[in-house]
Amino acid sequence: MQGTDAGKKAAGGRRGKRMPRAERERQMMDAAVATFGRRGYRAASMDEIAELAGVSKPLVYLYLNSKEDLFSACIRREAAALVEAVRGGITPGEPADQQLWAGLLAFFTHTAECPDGWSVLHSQARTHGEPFAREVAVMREEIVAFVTLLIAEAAREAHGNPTLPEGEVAPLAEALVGAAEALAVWANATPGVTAREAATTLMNFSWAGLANLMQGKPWSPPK
Amino acid sequence: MQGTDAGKKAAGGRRGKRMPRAERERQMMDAAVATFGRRGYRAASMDEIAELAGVSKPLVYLYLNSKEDLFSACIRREAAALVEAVRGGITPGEPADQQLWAGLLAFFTHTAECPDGWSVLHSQARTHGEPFAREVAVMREEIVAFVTLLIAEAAREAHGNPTLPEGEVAPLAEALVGAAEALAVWANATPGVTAREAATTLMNFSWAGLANLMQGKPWSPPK
Amino acid sequence: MQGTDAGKKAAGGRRGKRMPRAERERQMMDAAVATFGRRGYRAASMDEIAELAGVSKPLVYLYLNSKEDLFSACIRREAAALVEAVRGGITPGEPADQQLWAGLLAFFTHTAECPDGWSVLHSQARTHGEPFAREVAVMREEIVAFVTLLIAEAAREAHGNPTLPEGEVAPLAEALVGAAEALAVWANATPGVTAREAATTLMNFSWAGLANLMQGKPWSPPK
Amino acid sequence: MQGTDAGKKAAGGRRGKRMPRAERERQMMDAAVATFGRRGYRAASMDEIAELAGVSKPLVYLYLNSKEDLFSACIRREAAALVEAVRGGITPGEPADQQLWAGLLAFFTHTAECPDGWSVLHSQARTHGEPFAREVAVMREEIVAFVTLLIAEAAREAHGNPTLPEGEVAPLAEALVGAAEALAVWANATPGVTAREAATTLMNFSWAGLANLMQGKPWSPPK
DNA sequence: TATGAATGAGGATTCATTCAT
DNA sequence: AATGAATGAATCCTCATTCAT
Repeated sequence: MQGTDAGKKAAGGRRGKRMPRAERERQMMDAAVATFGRRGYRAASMDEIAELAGVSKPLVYLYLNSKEDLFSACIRREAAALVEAVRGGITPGEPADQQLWAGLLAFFTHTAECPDGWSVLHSQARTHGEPFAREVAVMREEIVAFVTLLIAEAAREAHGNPTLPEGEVAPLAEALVGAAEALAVWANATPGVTAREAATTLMNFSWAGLANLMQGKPWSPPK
Repeated sequence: MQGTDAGKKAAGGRRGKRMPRAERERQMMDAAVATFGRRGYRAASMDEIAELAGVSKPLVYLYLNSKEDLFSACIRREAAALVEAVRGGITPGEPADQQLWAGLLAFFTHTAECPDGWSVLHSQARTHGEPFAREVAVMREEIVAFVTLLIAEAAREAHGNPTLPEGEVAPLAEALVGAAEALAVWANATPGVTAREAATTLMNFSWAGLANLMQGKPWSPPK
Repeated sequence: MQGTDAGKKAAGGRRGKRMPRAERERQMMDAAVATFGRRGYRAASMDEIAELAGVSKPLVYLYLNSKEDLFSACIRREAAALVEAVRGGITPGEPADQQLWAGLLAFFTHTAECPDGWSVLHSQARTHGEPFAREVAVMREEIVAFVTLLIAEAAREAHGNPTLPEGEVAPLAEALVGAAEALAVWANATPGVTAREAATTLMNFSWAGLANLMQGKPWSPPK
Repeated sequence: MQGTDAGKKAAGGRRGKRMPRAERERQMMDAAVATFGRRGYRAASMDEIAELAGVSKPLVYLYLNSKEDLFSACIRREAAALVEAVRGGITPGEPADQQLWAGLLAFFTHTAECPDGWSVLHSQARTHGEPFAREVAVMREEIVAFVTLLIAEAAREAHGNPTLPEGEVAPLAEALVGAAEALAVWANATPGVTAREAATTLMNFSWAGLANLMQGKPWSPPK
């Protein structure tokens, strides 16, 4: 993700050119994310990845060790990039709805910029069993926990209600995150939908609720 | 020889027992849904499916033709079953929120009862490219369209608002359906969560909105 | 061959209709000859043959025993039919060149009428190893021997030369028969070539020779 | 073909020995020609070919791509070798009968040296349907066209006959080529028959004709 | 650092053939 | 006399992975 999705040919160098390990590794991971994201874990072949990266297969194995390790590495890199993007969009201390808005905007912006990375995390990693599913689950739980906090905080801001029972709030956070994920997929598949629109829709939906919307009081983005 | 326990796994019959084609075909589809749902399309092997069905591989090919056809058949069967379940839960003339509630309850009930079928539809079919993704997409669009109608209808019921612009409602329906899908996965993965609880959470979230919840006015299921 | 090559569907009866063994067996052989002739021994499947014959596979096995036996039976039937056709065209006792002409005409007529049977004998049986190649070889040797006799007889007729050395005549007969076989294939593949034309060409070539042809003395068919 | 047909074990190297791609590819093609020639396209298994070549199956696929491609490659290589051998035997400016004699001698010599290659071209490729039959057909038509020219040229040499009608000469060329093919098969199957004898027989048969032979004027090879 | 050469293992698919009725 | 149900045994092909240089 770091950098855009690799295009048809390795960005950095012609095949055979020597270069520092870190850079080569990044090229390979770029190729791997693109391939895994488009084809899926099983359908992606190490041959295709190596070719897209512009290196020979043995080099991929030398650096990344195995297909499984390579996929795990992709998941971790993309998860970190996503969390980083969202975290970077938020200003701690602001009102909860501002933070949620900012986080969603950053989220939709990032998933639109890195569709292959998002596919790896959301579609591929979660459907390929145990070593991998757990890796995304960890990241996802982090995010759900953060959203849970935001909702609780919002309730406190609204009328000092000290704590909504955690058992009621967590499922709401699940629903919100799930809706965000679905909208990210939908936005990537629907030409012309911007990150801002997706975020607005979701804020409307989750913050104001349908009922409020119907009463002519839609939530609207700040500024 | 009826006493021998030949079968390793087969649910419906011991290996080798003759039976009419329709029944055998159902057994095979059951095995296929279970296998595809757990392992994914690529990782599932026809060997495993045949063994689980309690038949030899050639019979699977004789009846279902190819792995691709078999997967498609699974998708279609499970999609039809899901739509049927939801449709059966709804009473057409009722108020929109009643219909949504009933539909969600039926949805979460069905996905809880058929986790493998749900996995096939939600996780596997959508991540394995063109022949398959389109098949679920069709069903999903139907559902999104139906939810879109419900939301518009609700708005009309609420205060005669003639029509919310379609371009605003459709994304909300996307979000709602996406949230439902995520909650179905979450409910299946979280022991102790009932379909009723999941449906209530989602009604709360979508119908009343978080804001209302914070003001102490949670939506609550009928009866 | 007896009867024309079977068309798309079994000529004699609808599937399932009971009928005497001999007739069923003929239907099956017709289907087998058509299938073997078009697809080749290995590529022809018992399934296809049974379907074309309008019967179930077990019945084919009941009557014809195995694929190998079925193919052998086809070879024998078609070989007999071909020899019969040629023999029937010849009037023993006539001058050798008349006999050769009549035999060739019968041969080209038959191969044009039964292209599948001819394919079985010429193309398929000879390329599929020992049980089969020998069966055609026997028939072919018969024919070569007959042609050898004709040539020797012609020489005697021409100038009383009692016997050309057998070692010189046999290869000539081989060449003549080989040329006839090639012309049969060529005639079947070239629209508009009649059996009569093929036979004339070959008589010209073998009887008169190219040299004579060049001297303006082509051999011409009787009457 | 290059070199003699491989015997029981790979001619060039022991299994496992590393070697440049071109050489390995040649070994594989040798093995493939031998196997296809003896067993036929369908009956030959990639396993057998790989084993005979002394390599693993994946390597065959890596280099030659598929069974179909491998067979096509064999056909092309053997066709080129055969044409090359015949062309190499002929001296362009010579009288037509000299050229035919030289060409036939080269042809029978080559088919005797490479029986498997000849089998691939004559027996196997022509009986296995469209991708393959066409490839030999092209080569065969070239040869027939050349022979057609030779016959026409001979007529001109003989008595200035401007041109025999093409429609009469082409079938004669077909017959001549067909006879040559059959004699090649016969010579390979009959111990003790030399290429020279086969060529002499065919020259006798085609050039002088049976009639001349009977009048005690057999054609005889030069020198 | 980097690669051309090579393979063990497994998966989809087909086919001749038999059994029970 | 005839068939629907069923399978053991290949066969083509792919892929992750390693070796020798």
